[in-house]
Amino acid sequence: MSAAAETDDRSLHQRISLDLEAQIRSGAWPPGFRIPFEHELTTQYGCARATVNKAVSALVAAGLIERRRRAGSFVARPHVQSAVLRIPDIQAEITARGQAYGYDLLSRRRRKVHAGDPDEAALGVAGMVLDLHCRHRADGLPFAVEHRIISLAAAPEAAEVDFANVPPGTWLLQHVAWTEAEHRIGAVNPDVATARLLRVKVADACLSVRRWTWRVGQGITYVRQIFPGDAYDLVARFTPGAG
Amino acid sequence: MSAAAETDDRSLHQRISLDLEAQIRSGAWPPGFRIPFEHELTTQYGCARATVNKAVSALVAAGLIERRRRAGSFVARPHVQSAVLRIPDIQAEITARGQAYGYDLLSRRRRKVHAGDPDEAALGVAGMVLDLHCRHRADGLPFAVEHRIISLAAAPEAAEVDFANVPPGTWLLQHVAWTEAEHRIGAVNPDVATARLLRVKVADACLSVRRWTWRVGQGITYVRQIFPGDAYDLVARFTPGAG
DNA sequence: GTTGCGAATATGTCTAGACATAATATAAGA
DNA sequence: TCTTATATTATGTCTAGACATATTCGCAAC
Repeated sequence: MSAAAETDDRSLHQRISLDLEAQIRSGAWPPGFRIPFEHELTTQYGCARATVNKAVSALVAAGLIERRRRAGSFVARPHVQSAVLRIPDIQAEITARGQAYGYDLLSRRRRKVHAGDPDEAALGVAGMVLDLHCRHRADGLPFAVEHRIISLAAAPEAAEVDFANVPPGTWLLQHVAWTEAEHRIGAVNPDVATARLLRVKVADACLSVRRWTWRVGQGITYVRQIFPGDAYDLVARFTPGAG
Repeated sequence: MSAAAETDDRSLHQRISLDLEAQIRSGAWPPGFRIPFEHELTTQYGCARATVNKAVSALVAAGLIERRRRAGSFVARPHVQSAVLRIPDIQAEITARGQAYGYDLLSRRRRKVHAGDPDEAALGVAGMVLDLHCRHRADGLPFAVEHRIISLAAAPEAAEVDFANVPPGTWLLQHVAWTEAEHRIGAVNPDVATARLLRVKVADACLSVRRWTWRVGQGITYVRQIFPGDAYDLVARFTPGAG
């Protein structure tokens, strides 16, 4: 049954896992189908049940299989689409494209958080913040305009950094660990100042990426980045998974 | 050391896993820190190595720990941000908001795939497709304009459906299983016809979501959806993970 | 100082059991 | 017939080993 070759550099539980996954992905085992019992796979592959169990557990973690005691293991029906969306550091992203990265700090000041701004309030920070405004360039051309606040309670070392040469996102990634983040992605028209900085017209669509970052519930930073619409696409690759 | 209570409804490997994760998430064990050897955890928890191994493996799968033979297991440094992005069916999304869902089919015809269009070519389909153009409404107001092609080789039943009342995305989700998909998200200015359908101006930024869907390498459908920029935000919740 | 080899060691994988637990099917009783 | 106990069964978890394998350390030779 298992078409895999005997001599494979993969471990046995990986091969079993791949065999089962192939049956599911090919559609041979449709959603709701009861896959062979573990003791059947045990005799089929001539191994211990722990090995089969590990193979099936990997597919359970991937959301492809659901297990019910006494009843057996079943192919899960994919109900929620979920994707892994990569949003890397802008400096790394531009460099990875083979372009020259450039950076301009436009302003830097300390201030209190604007409690009236719902975006800032969502971070849940009350005290002093570092307010940064900067621009990223790729091969000299404007790539993104960034507006950021950093909580000085969460990252006091940031007060000592002038951010004249190192972008705050890159610095934060290297100096402050985070545990949760949220993105909101939308389309906006730039205001006049932003349009001038990006060298686009106010009528040109831009991509807006807002990100809130926390460490165990404590707000670290809120950032809003505006990209020219024709310069940036977010890419997300999907497979059916669990909800 | 382990502050967890003795009587817990969790299994031992889960408790070990949670204990280790707490150390990492709290920052007590920073990135690069070598966590205790498996045989040390074995004596600490008074269990077999397989149990400890299972606990650590779960954190490796979650991207929190990296293991190196002979050297030990180390807290991983979160280098790539990865997020789970939910993009549900538009009809379900609108209904979930408590709004009335409306749908207009604007055109439906059979044609050959436009090989010159790189977006259509990326689907990897050569033969006949169903070409659909439609609009989604929320409480009567335009919510999105959708342009879609469906491969008739991959979904021949679609030829029998008139899509006058059921949106193609909803129908496809219920009738055709998929194994891979890719999204590209960007900001665009709508063309004149799209602007009229969305009741926005050509100068108003819109969110563009393009999605390609395959089943085991065979192209099923390509869809492009345009949302008014002020009506829609994609939301993604993050935790640090693997690259 | 540098390179190469062998020993030490932590993880990777696996076995052949064991008992626990949840869900189901079956049989007995009201 | 309906309800309730009981036996069955598949998965969940765990043990006490075993051997494989990759990596690192230390020592020796160059």
